[in-house]
Amino acid sequence: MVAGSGKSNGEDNGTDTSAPQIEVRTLADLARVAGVSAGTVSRALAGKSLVNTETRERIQALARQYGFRPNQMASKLRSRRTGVIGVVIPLGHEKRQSISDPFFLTLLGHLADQLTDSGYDLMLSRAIPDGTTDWLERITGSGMVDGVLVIGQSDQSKIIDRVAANYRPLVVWGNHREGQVHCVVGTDNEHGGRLSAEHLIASGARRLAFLGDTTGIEIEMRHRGAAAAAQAAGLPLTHIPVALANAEMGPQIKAALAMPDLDYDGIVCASDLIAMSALRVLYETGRAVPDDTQIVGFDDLPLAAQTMPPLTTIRQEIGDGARVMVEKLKSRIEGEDTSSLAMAPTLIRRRTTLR
Amino acid sequence: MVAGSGKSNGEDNGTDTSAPQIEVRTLADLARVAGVSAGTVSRALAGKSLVNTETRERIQALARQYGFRPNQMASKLRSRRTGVIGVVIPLGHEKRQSISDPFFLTLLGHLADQLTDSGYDLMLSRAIPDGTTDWLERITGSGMVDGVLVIGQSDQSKIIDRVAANYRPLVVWGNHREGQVHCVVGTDNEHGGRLSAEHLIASGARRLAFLGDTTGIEIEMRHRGAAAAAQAAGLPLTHIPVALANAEMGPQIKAALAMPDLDYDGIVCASDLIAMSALRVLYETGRAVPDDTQIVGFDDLPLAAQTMPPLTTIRQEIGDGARVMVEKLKSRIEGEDTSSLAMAPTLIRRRTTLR
DNA sequence: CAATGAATTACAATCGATTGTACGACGCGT
DNA sequence: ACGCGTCGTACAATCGATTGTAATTCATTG
Repeated sequence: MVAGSGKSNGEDNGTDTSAPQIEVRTLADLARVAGVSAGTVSRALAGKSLVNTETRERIQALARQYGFRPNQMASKLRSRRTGVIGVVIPLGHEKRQSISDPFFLTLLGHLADQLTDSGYDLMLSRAIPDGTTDWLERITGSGMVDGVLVIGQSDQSKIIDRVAANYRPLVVWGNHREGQVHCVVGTDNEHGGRLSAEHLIASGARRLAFLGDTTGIEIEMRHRGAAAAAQAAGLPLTHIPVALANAEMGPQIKAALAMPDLDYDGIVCASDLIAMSALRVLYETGRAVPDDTQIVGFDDLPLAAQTMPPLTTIRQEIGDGARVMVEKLKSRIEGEDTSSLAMAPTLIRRRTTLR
Repeated sequence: MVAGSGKSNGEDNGTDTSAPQIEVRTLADLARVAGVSAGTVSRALAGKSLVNTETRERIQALARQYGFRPNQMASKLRSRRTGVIGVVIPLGHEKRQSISDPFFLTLLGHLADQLTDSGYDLMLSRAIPDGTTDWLERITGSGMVDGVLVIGQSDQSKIIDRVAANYRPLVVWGNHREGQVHCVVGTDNEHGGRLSAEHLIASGARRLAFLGDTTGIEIEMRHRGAAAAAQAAGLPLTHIPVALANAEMGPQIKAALAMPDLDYDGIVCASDLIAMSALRVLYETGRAVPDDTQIVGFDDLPLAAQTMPPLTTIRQEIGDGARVMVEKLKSRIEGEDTSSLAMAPTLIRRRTTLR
C-alpha cells in the first residue's frame, strides 16, 4: 500500500523534507511522482474504470495536492474535440466597429449561460466583413471550435449559407427566409411588425410611421409586416430610416419626427432603443404619449418596463431563443439535422398605447 | 530538382484529371499536393523568409485554392501560445445565474473590440463560485489562455489575490484596495460617490438617500464616498439596499421610496439602472424630478441620456477602461509588471438635478 | 501444477503544426 | 577544377495528453 510514497520522497529528499515544490506541469511529471505511467494518470484523472480504484484516488489526490491541470491544447488536439463553441457577431452593414446592440448583448449573456450549463466554453468573435468573405470560414475551419453560433445575419446571409453547406454544426439567430440552407432560430419578425401596427390601428392610430433602418433583414421583415397591416386597413405608413447606433440615433430621430410635412399619430419602432429615443423626442416637442401619439417598441428588453410611460412593445423570448439555439447546435454536433424555427412574438401592452 | 513532384501526382492521377476534390486537411496533405515537405509548407504559410519566394507564393495559392487552414490546436500546442484571452465574470454574491448587468455587458463589448484589434480571441467564462475556490485556477491553469481578464471582483477579491500571486497575466476590473496584489483597473468609486453627493448638496438637497446594495466592494465604495460628502456637509444619508437584478429591483425601490418615515430630497443611485427605476417610481408617486427630488445615477450608460428627464450621472469611461485593461494585460504577458489604475469619474450634468 | 482468464498497468503510436539541424545544389573566386 | 559560402528544402524531434494493444500479475480451476 501507498506504493509511491517511498519513491516520491525517497528520490529528492536531499534538499528539504516536505517536497510539494516540484513543478508538476505535465502528465509525465505527475506520473513520475505517482510512480506510474502517463497513460495511467490520464485514465485515472478521467475517472475511467480501467484503473484500480485505489490507484485512481491516490493519483487524484496527488493532482489536487500539486494543483495539476492537464493542458487543454494537448487534450483537445488528441481527442479532436475542443469543448468550445464559437459565437460570432457579424458587424455587417453597421459601420461602427463595436459590439453595442443591447439586444445582441443580452442574447449573448443567455447563450453564455446555456453553453456553460452544457459544459461548453464560449469563444467570442467580432467579425467585420471588410470586403473579405471568409470571416466565417476563419472560425469554422480553424479546428478550434466544435460548433458555431452566429448572432444576427446582418447582410451576410449568402455567405452564411455557403459555409453552412459544408459545415454542419452551425446555428444562426435571425430571420428565416425561404430557401435558406442554414439552420436559423429567431422571431417571426414580419408577424411582430404586423402585431405592432395592428395594435396601433386597433388603438385608434390612423397615420402610421415606421422608425428604423431596413438594411438588415430582420428589420426589413418588421417593416414589411407593419406595411402589410397598414395596407390591409387602408392606412398610410411612412418609413423613416434611422441608424441603430446610439450616438447618432437621438438627433436623427429628432430631426425626422420634427419634419413639418410629416404627419403621424402612431409609431412602429424597430427596437426598444429607438422607441425610447422617440419617446424622449416627443416629450421634448410637447406631444403627449399616448394621447397625441402612440408608440410600440420591439424586443421587450428589461428597460422597456422602465420608460415613462412604460413601453408597449413586441416581446422576443431571448432566453428561450438562446436555449433553442444551443439545443439545436448540440443536435447538429451529434450529426443530426435540425430545422429552422421562427418563434411567435407577443404583444406586451403597457402605457404608450391607448389600449 | 522538385524531388517530391514525381511522387505526388504519380500516385493518384488514375481517377480524374482536375483534382481539386482531394481532402486537404493537414499540412502534410498540402505538402503532398505541393510536392514539398510539411515543414516547408508551414514556413511558407507563416510567411517566413527562409523559403523561396516563388515556392512560398505557390504554396499560398494552393492553400487558398483548397481552402486549407492550419489546425489551431496543433499550432497552439507546439508554439505554446494560444492567442486567446479568457474573460471571466464572477457571479459572486449575485444569486441569479445569469450575465445581465448592462454595465458589464458593455464593458465586455469594448473588451471584445480591443482584443480583436490586438489579434486575440476572447474566451468568455461565467464563473459561479459555488463554494469552490478554484473557479479562476480552472481557467488560468488550463493552458488554454495566454492571459485572463476578470470583470468585477464581486466578493472574490481574496481568491483573485491568491491566484494573482502565481499567475502574472491577470488584470481585473474593479475597485483598487490597499494591499491588493492583483492589477486592477477601474473607476475611483469613492470619488464618484463623493461627486454625486456633493453635486446633490450643491444643488440644494438636504436629506440624502443612497440606493444600492453594498455587498460588492465597488458599490460599497460609492456609498462610502457619498457618506463622507454628506458628513462633511453635516447632512444625513440614509442607506437603502436594493438588489441589482432587474426583476426585483422595481418593486423593491417602490417599497423603499414609499416608506412613510423616510424623508429625502436627493438620491444617490448606485447605478443608472437603479436611477431609472427610481425615476419611474417617483413619477408614479407624483414627486417631481428634479423639483421635489433630485437624482444622480452612476455609469453613464447610453440609456442615461434617454431617460425623462435625462439623467445626471457619474460617468465611467468604459471604453478607456477596456483599452487600458488590454494594454496592461499585454504588458504583463510580455513579462513586465504593471500597476493598478483608478480612473477619475466625471459628473455629467443633465436634468435630474437642479444645477 | 499448469493453464485460463480477469484485472491492471506499461508501452508506443497518434493528433497536426512548428522549428532546429542537416543536407544538397548552386554560384563564385582563385 | 576545387573549395566555400549561401540559399532552399527535407528530416526528425517536439509540444502534452489520449488510447489501442501488449505485457504483467494474480487468483482460480480442471
